[in-house]
Order: sequence, then structure tokens, then C-alpha cells
Amino acid sequence: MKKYQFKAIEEKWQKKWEKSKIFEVKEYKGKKFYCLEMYPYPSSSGLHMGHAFNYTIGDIYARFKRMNGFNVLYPVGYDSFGLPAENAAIKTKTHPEKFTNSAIKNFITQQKKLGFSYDWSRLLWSHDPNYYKWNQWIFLKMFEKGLAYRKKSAVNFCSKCETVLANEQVHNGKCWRHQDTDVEIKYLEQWFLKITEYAEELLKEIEKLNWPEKIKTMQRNWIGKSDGYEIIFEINGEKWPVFTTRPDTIFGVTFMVISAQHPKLFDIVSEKNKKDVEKFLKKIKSVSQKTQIEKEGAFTGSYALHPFTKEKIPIWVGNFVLADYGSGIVMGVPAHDERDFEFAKKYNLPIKQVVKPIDKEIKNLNEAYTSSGILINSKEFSGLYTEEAKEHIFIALNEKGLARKKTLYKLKDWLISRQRYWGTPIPIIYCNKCGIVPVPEKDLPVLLPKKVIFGKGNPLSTNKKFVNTKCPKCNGKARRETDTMDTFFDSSWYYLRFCDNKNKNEIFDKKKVEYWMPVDFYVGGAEHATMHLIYSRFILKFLRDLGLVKFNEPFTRLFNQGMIHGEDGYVMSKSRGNVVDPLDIVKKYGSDSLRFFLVSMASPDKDTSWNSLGIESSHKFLSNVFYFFLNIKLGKTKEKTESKINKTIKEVTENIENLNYNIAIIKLRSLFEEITNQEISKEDAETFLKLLHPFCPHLTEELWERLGNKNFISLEKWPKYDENKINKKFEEEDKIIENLYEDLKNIINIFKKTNKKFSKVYLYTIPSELNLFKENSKLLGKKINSEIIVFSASDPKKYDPENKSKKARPGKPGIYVE
RNA sequence: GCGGGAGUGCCGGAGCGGUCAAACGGGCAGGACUUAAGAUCCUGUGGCUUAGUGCCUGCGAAGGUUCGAAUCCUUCCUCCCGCACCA
Repeated sequence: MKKYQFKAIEEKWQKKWEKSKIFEVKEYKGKKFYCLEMYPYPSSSGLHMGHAFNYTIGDIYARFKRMNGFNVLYPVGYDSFGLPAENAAIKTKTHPEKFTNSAIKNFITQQKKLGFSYDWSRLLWSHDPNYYKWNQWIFLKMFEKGLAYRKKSAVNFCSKCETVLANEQVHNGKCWRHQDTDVEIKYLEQWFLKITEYAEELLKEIEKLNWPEKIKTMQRNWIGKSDGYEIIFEINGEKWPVFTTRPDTIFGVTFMVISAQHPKLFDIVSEKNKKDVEKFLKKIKSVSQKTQIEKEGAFTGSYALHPFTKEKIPIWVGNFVLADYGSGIVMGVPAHDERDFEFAKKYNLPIKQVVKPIDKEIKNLNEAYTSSGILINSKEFSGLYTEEAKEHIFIALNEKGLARKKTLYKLKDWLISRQRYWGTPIPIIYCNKCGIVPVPEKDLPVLLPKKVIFGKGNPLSTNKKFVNTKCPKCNGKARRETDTMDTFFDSSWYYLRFCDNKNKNEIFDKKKVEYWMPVDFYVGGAEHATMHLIYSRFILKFLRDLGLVKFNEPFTRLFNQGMIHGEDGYVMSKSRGNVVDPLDIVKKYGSDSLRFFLVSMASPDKDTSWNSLGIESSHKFLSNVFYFFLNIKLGKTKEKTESKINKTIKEVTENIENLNYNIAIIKLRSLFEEITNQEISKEDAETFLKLLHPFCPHLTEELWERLGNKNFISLEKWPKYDENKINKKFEEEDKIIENLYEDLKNIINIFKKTNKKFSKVYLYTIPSELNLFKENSKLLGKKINSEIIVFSASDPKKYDPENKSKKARPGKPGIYVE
């Protein structure tokens, strides 16, 4: 018998696909479908199992849609700028570009081996000047609109990365890349993008997205809308706005706390208290205290005036107040806020209760009472319920011009400056006379210089040729910005460039983008919820406001694949030694086997563990399919099989559509079991191949060809089912036979236990079922290892010594064993 | 603390109001083939009981809704993930 030569088969079809360019697509050819996976960072170690899984999910969907008559755009690219490449290059003493290019080459080779149906003509990578030129262009547009701005502020800085980080890149007070490195505070001038301008829209439109609920919730929380009030407190004769959601507790204010990072902190620190405050400031570490540490503070020596009572309220500086949320200063109401309570206890500040529960009194507050209730100790507002009190107090203050309603968001402007080399240069020039001057569009791209010296600090700033330039305005001496852009900028619009990746004159052809976009199906890991996925939405909305696109959201449907863990259940890692390299599996079993197995393990959105026996089983199945088709006997399909085929088409179609690939595979296995060992028509054999094709493209192309077809199965039409051919009768009959089998087993067991011998089984059926049981008697007999003789219960000539025939009922024949 | 998800057999995992001792896969046990091994195929895989029956146990735990629950509700426990002092 001929062996399942998966290697030869896979290479053959990969070459054919590439040569024939069948996956390259052109615009305006019918209904479009845009399928995309998050483009990967090309690491030097090549594809890992997560990549293989990610792309397999996308490829199956792309192939499925293609067969369903869609004009499918399915491109691939590389997120090739970034710190890891720079660091690795320094380590191995190569240039990041060389390093990255070879990593990309490796990725391409490996991806081709997995048989993904990408349109390779649309390839792009972000370190291509033809690509990052448009990063700079977008930046200039934002600058023009006032959405890109420079600001000195306290920022997060990672000493290992030697650069500042965006808020989104700080996890638990540590750098997202260096879990062991505390983020430090630095006060630097940095470039920001005003994502907050879009906060409300970003929040509102989450609702409309066909995304996993989890990601949507994460984005909602990240944007963090909060409706409240701004109340003016007078400090040293100046007006200071303070944000609160609880104006009803204003009579309970016993202190104020200003953020340790507040830019105007020292305006209110008195001479006398300066030393204390400075001592305190030295102790604090990161900008946004992401770990819950003990609250600490120091008295500033200043007082605020209470807007109602005109009492003097002491102002403290504290480590738990954020500088960049609200106005960076809060009113302390220890009786009704847990944090304020903790702080008051620590520094012995007075606690004044102003809200009580509706049904009882609280004598001594042991903890903050944060629920709503009835106001007490609040002058004319006493007796009001919390909600009405908010309104009344607001109105009273508002009349004096001391309060207004205000909505805040947790979302902060996106800090994009990076003091590193391997990224897009920010297209800005600093002139001594003219100040900040944008690079004129005609001078784009600002090329990243190739010859730089790596060492301490940013290699761009030590490159005189790069830094020294002329002012575009006055032609005088000037210097270039040496910061590069966060690589998340690159990835926030790459999906648009795929629509027109070679355009040299403009960012993209609006018409092409209008045809292809938005991305209909986007596959990637959940870890991008608050970074890439929010930045992309922001940039897209900006481009829309520039008039470049007409839609509001980039990704209509998002799918997060689960994590594939090692066989031991832990995350695959070199240190654990549980890494399974997808390319090793391809070598051993073929890429069809890998693809098939990856999606049969579990629902694709769930985490699972690798299983080396499972891949064997998948491979075995594909071998069986291969052999079956080699020796296939074409003929007429039985009615029963036809029913099953039609049902399977229906189910598999739905399963793929809903990403229940694992279930689709079960149905396919079941169908295969049905069609083996019998004749089927050529058409039905082809249907099976088509259904299997998205999962195992190479094998199905090969078998398709062997059936005598000249075209590609990849371009074939997806089978349609005929509801009329799905006959429940067959399933019911199967059930009847199964029940009979159970009964027979029961009886035989009893015979065995009592050591009774038997050689024959007699069945007495109702007349209409005689044929059904006769047809199945041979197979059943084989199973129980005995001859089965079938009689109609009404047959006068039947052999029936114990009159079992009277037990015959529909679906349940009488049984006699002897 | 808040938010999201999950807890089913020896294991991976289906099922998400009735036909479920539980799809499909793996493991294990028994059998067939074979000189033997491998491969392949078949059968079994909660317990008791029974000429084809019936009962019990069972889907993290305890309650509840319902004629009926793994599936809905409540509380609790465990695990995973995300956010985390946002005033």
C-alpha cells in the first residue's frame, strides 16, 4: 500500500499555490471578506505553537469564506520595530535591521510550510521606510490638529528598557517587559497623543462591536468613565478645583490631599513644612502606584477654606492621590471613604460622620460608611437622602460659581516617545528661533540612520549627522527630535495599508480601503485588549475625522484564541522544557495533521494543553482518509449515507461559522466513518473533501486531484445541503438497532454469568420492521458472535418455543435466545 | 477589592431546561489477527440488579425555581485571567 506521503504532498501544493498566485486578490470583485490575524513581532526563534494556532484559526476561516464565494483579503505582515530586536542585535553585535530581516525571512518560510492561504503580494513590515513614512505622516496630521503635543510630566521609566513607557505598558508597577524591574518616576518632556479626545466615542461604540465580552469590559474599565462634580476650594487666595462624586459628604471634609506628583505642589508647601514634604517625596517610587501600598503623607502647612463653613481644612500631600486624574487634589472625607479613613486613622485626623444609614444609627465608625443614606451634621442639608443631597449641594455651590458637573475618564493621553533606536523617528525639528517645527511632508520619511553607535542611551542622540539639521522655517541651525515612536503606533493602522500596500503617493487609496475595510474577522490574543485594540480604534477614528475613511471601527468581529500550554499543563517555556515546536510537528506528521489537531483539541477560544498522543491520532485519521481515497470505489451513495452527508454539510457549515472547529471535526470524523467500506458517488466523495479542506488544505488538494479534477479545491464552491435529503428516519432506525444491541448484550451477559450456552438468536418483529432488522442482522450477529434469525411476529411458520413473539412492539422486537 | 471565565469520567473535552452514564479523542482492560512484537480491527470502561428490567450514585458544595436541571436562580468553595488606592 502506498504511504501517506504528507511531506511530498504538502510541498507540492505549497509550490502550486505560490506559482499560481490563487490567493492574490483584487478589489471590486463581488462581496468582500477581510480576514486578519494580529501581525506578529518577528522574533528570531521563529513561530511558536501560539502563532501556529492563531494562523490556523484565521486560515480555516479565510478558506471557508473563500469557498463560500467571498472575495477574501487575507494578508500577512510583521510588526518589526521594537525593543527586543534592538536588544538582541546589541547582544549578538549585529544591526537590528539585519537581525530583523533574517527573522522575517525565517517567519515567511515557516508560515509557508503551514499552508496558510495568504496573499503574499501584500506583505508589509513596519521598519520599511515606505511604511513608517506614513506613521510620520499621521503624526504630522495629529500635530497639525493639536492632537500630538509635547508636555513635561512625571512619566514611567524603565531602567532596563532605558526608555519611558506608556501607562498601558506598566503592569503592577513594573515594566511589562521586565517583571522584575520597578518603574521609576522621571520628569521629562515627552510626546503625547490626545486619545482622551476620543474617550467618549471609544466608550460608546464598544457596545456595537462583535467582540468577546471580556475584551469589551476591559476596554470599558480602561476608559473608566466617571460622572461627578468639580468643587472650588480656596487655597491661599487661589481657586483650586477638586473633583468628587460625593458632594453630599462635603460637610464631612476634615482634610485635603494633594498628589505627590502635582506640578503645583510646592506652591502650597509652606517654608516650615518643606523639609518634611521633601523627605516624604523621596520615599515614593512610581507615578501611578499600581500596587496597593500603605498610605503615607505629610502636612503641607497650607489650608483650604470650606466653601460652606469657611473652616480651615489642613492640606496634606499623599502617595495615594493620582496627579493626572481629576485635578490631582482630593477632599478627604474619612467617615465615608475607605482610603480617607485609613489615612485619617494613620495621622490622627478628625473623622466626622455626615451620612447615616436609613434604618439605624452608627455610634462609633470602625470603618468608612460608603453606602448611601440620610445626611446628618450638614446644616440645612441634613435630613436629605444622598442622591437629592448631591443635587441640592451642587445647586447651592453652583449659584456661587463654586461647582460644576464634570465627567472624568481614567484613560490618559498616549505617551508615544521612546528613547530608543529601533522605531519610527518622530518627525519634529527644534529650532532655537522658531521652536518646535514639524518636518514638512515633502521631506518624509525622516529616515532612521543606519550607522549608529549602540551603547548607553539613545543611539540617535549621539548621531550628529542625524541630529544636526536646518530649520525648515528659517533655515537656521536646528536639531532633530531623537525620540522614536512607540511601536504600538505602527500596529494601530497596518490593517489599512494591506488594502494598498505599495502606494508611494499616499497613505492608501481611499477607494480600496472603502472596499476592503473594516476587517470582518480579526484573530489574536487577549493580551492586546487595552493596548493595540484601543490604539487602533483611536487612530482609525482620527483618520476618519481627516476624511480618509468613512467607517467608525476597524475590527467588526474579534476572536481571541486560547493559550496552548505544554503537555504538563504549564505555559510553554524554555526553562520548563515543555516547549513543542510547531515546525518539529510539521516535520514528523505534516502541517495538515498539526492544523487538524490544533483545532480538534478544544474550542479554539479555550486554553488547552498539548498532547503528543492526540497528534498521533489526528495523523492516523488523515492517513485513513488518504488510504480510503486511494482505493475509493465510486458508485451510488446509499440513501442513508446521503442523509448523513447533507446533515454534516449543514452542521459543519454552522460549526465553522461559529468557530466551533472542534465540533466540526467530530462531525467530519463521524461522516468519514459512515462513508468508509461502501460505495459513494464521486460528488459525495468530493463533498467530503471540500468539508475537510479548510482544515487540511494540502491533503484535500491532492485527493481532489486524484479524483480527476484539474482545478484547485481551494477555489471550489462550498457544498450546499438539501434539507429534503436529511431524513430523521435513519437516525431513528440507528437508535432502534442500538437499543436492540443493548438488550441482546444484557441477555447474553446473563447467559454468560450462569454459564448457559447459546448459539442462536431469534427476533420477532412487527411486520413493517421486518426488513430493517433483516438488514442489520448480519452486522449485529457479528458483534455478538452468534447467528441472528429474524421472523415477522405474524409469521405462522416461525420457530418460537417460548412465545416471545408476543413481546414484539414497534421499535422493539421480541427476542429468544437458545 | 472589582470585573470576566471556568469547575463534568482515569485524562483532554462535548452537552447549556427533558431522549445524558455523558458526543469525539486519548489512556487503560479484554479479545481477534500474528511465531512474537508493532500496526490494524472489535469489545468493555460508576455500582447493584435483571432473559432484554429496575434501582441507586453522578456533572465543585449546599439550597431554591420547575412536572423535570450539568444546564436557570441564590449562597459558598476552588482555579485561571484582567484591572486595581480613579476620589
